[in-house]
Amino acid sequence: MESNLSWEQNTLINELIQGMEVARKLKADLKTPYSVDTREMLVQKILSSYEKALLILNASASKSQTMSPTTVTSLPESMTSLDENPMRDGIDGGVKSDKGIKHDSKKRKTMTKWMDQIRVSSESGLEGSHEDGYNWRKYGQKDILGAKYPRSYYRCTFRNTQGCWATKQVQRSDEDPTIFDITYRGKHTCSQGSNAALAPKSPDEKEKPSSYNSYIHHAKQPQETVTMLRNNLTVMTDNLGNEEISHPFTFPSTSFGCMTQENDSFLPLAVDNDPFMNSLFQTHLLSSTIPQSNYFPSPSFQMNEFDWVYNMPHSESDITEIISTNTSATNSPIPELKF
DNA sequence: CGGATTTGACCTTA
DNA sequence: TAAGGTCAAATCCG
Repeated sequence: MESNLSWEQNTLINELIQGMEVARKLKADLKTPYSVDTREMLVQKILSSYEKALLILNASASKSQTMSPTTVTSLPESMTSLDENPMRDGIDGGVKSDKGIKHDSKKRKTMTKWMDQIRVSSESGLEGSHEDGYNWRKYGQKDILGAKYPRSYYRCTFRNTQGCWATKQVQRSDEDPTIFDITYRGKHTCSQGSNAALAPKSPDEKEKPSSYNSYIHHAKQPQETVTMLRNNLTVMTDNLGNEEISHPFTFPSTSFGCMTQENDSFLPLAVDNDPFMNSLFQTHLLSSTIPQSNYFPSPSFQMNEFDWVYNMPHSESDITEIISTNTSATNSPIPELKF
């Protein structure tokens, strides 16, 4: 997000707005013969939002540091195309005749063009071993300085067969071992990229979270949709260098979201005609190139988050998206993204 | 036996 | 030079 506001600030605002929005919904619902369940769910959402807002405040306060300015914001389009593809030539051949072969450092650099960060919590018990819809093959593991748990490196299984260069890194959170930070890099160009959801197995349970909620695609029943509400999706554009921002957000229940993209701040906020929201919005989100999207989508929001992620309509070049998801027990709002 | 994982070494980057 | 990222031989597993 290239706005003046930090990610936390935007998130905070978003949470508050979300809470309001849900409260309004609830209010409306009270007049109708909705089920108690629905109301409870709404109430939970509200609580969840405010809870998160508080957490954000705490986190921000304690860390009182702002994100560093963008470092990678604009890679030329040409680089983008490079990124999509191999950063190293010759690997596919499997023959790296000798270690002497130099990797093209520039290519590698550009490879980090965009990345998603997904946070998953498996605490809520609603997971078996879900997958994120893609087949990954582990290719490395590394102890990270200062981190309790090692970081695992995965690449798309179809890298060689289909030239899919998507990779991801999985690292268990220090503070909360039930949470995994997953950083995705590159976009799937393999066939599974389009039907990620069909994905089969979950190979390695050791480092992988027991579930990737991001993968709640295709909810078939309305109830399932409700289940989906537990998933939160936050996408925000951030500076590439800022992966570090991840730590403070380890919400037990979550939904916070904002998404920005490059120059376009893109905050799915319900600003509506609600005066308060408007003021809030204007106060804090001035830079709004922000469309008034229908945040809080209909209950039928069923987008596969991965599809969403990987099929971002924009060129994925110079952007970094950070998606935070969380499977948590508390119902939390829907990803406020809808295209 | 073939594909996936493990793991130490190597490479890149800051 | 240290830390992070990747390679690839060895090993595991179905």
